[in-house]
Amino acid sequence: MLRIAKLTDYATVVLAVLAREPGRLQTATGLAQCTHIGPATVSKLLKQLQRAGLVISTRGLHGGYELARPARAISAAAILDALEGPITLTDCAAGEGRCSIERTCHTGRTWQRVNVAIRRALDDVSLAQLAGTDSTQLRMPSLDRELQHLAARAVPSSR
Amino acid sequence: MLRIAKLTDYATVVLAVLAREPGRLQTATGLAQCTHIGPATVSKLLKQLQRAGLVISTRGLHGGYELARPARAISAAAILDALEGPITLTDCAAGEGRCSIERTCHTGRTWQRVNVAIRRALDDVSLAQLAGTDSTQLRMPSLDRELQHLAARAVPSSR
DNA sequence: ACAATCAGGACTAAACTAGTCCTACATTCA
DNA sequence: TGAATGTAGGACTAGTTTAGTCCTGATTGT
Repeated sequence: MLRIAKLTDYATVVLAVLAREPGRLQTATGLAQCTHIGPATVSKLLKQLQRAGLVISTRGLHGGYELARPARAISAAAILDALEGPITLTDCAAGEGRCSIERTCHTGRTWQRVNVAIRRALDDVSLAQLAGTDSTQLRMPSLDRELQHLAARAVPSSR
Repeated sequence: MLRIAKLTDYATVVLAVLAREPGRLQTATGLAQCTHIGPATVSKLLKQLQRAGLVISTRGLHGGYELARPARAISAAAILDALEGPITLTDCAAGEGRCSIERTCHTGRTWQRVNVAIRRALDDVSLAQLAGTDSTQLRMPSLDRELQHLAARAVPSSR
């Protein structure tokens, strides 16, 4: 289905909360309460985000988390990378030579191109946009037309 | 990691083989041999592709599979749809109202936009391009620059 | 009739995901 | 100094998904 992991989605929600009050330290439990995500899960996510350098942690009493940089400087791609590792559409693209049919497969190059195209789309979206704190619109003017088009179609109900 | 399922990848490989000899019927076992993918797996894939209308099957002796339309008229998005269902980056985007934190989450709209951007990238790639039978290049001139850029960086070795 | 071929689904093992829990470390403050 | 409040790191588990196999039935040419 080409979807991001639920946890990654959660992470953007947590980061979005942090984005709304830049500079303010917020505890893992506090963020859990305000996002309605399990506290242990939020804590786990924040630890990963800290290791990836997206948030800064402060230990001890009155400690907590805050964004490491302005929300505009954090891309969706960075969040994906932090939680899911580098984006690689196919095994071959990961480049580990693990693909069992490498010899007879000639599609690798093209998938890599698609891969890059997707990464660009994700690079173009900032946390500020995801959080709705950025008044500037996405630089994808054609998408609105397309969204209307999609809305016009009936959305398949299953899955 | 935002990757497509292995089976979907296999499907493109199988379809690429069909694309190289348009009009010729090829059996599931034959395709399995030439792609080095397990015969049962190839068979399963072809059945799914048939149901999705991407290939046409002929039963009986001397039966087999062939592409339902020219390779240029089959997009990567269509293959993804056939095997993984509609592309929805997040649960919310699936629109089933199953998202447990719906109330406090304001990121949905933006993810949907990203979703559309990705779909466009996948719509822009045809099976002919994946198969390498199409001499015209992808209409993404900026990507080549980007690929060079990526190649220049050291690729992280582990996940 | 028979052999080759697709259609459809049940089934299984392995891998992955989401989520929890425990212990250790850091900081503040009385 | 020691108690309270935090984060750091990792082990662990239940549930789900994925990849892959297998079986039984239908279709067609010889």
